Amino acid sequence: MTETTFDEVDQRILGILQIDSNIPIAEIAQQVALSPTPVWRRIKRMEAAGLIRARVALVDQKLVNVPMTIFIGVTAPRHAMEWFKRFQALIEDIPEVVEAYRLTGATDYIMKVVVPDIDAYDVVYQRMINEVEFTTVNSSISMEELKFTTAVPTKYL
Amino acid sequence: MTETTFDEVDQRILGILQIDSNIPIAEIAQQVALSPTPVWRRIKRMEAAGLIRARVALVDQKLVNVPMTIFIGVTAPRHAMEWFKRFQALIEDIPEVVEAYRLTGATDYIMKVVVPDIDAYDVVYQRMINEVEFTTVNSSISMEELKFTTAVPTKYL
DNA sequence: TATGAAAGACTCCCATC
DNA sequence: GATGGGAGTCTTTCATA
Repeated sequence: MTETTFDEVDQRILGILQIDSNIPIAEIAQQVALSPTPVWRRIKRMEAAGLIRARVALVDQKLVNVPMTIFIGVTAPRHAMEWFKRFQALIEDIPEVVEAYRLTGATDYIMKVVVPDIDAYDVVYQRMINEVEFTTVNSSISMEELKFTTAVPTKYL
Repeated sequence: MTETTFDEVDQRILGILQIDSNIPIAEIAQQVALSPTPVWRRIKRMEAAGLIRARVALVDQKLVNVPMTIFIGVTAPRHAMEWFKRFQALIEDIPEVVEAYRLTGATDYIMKVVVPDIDAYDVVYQRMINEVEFTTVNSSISMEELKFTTAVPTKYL
């Protein structure tokens, strides 16, 4: 069995790619004080290992007309697999739901929804409560985005 | 004044790039039934307009050793600019805080934090309450990520 | 790991229809 | 908008040290 390990250089490369994935390898090589070839090999290794999942374009929410972010906390009427499956299918099918998590505590699930305005939100909301049963639904509108990054800390790697 | 408009083709191109930003222009061209040149021009136009903010690498949270996601809801002791500035600086300075929003409702702010484990979370937590005052702090651990995408709906564009 | 080199892909920008 | 062409960059691989 071959153990796969990653070092501080890999951490730094990941950190760079999480900010800009289009940066030329030669430039990354400069920043980590290596030549391009080994940097290229390290990136390939991290892709193969699955550390790097994808390279995506991030859009400006306001400019693509989905300036409104809403968090919805819900509780489930019963903790049964059948309900969960329907809930899961629902959120998967609604593109406005960009994130969803099952939580500890009083709120069973939290969802993050992006829409153009309140009217569009109500359409999503109506659809949700029509297709799946909830005991409580609690919506909080985001008035301001203070921080948003897809870059997670790599220092723990 | 020149009005900048975007059509359904732009929507589709954005949708594609939000899933994979490394896909060759020639392939996008096929998918939207255009030749590469106009597709290239459309992408440049959307970049210039700021619709496309960045191209980033997404990493696997578990594989980079930050498998734990925690949501922290807080209320502020006073609604003063001085407090807000310190709070803002705090979250900006903590890489484990990947998202933060000011909300309507009972919870003033919600933060999303990613860490390796509970111990690492406590380090972040202690630092936060040491550096900034909060009236209430409410942490919910994510037991399961049901959905996570950086792709927002483009149909409203 | 570094260096050098070479092939190929892709981007980018022409000019023309 | 389509086609075609060409320069240039970047990726990818290999050979050598």
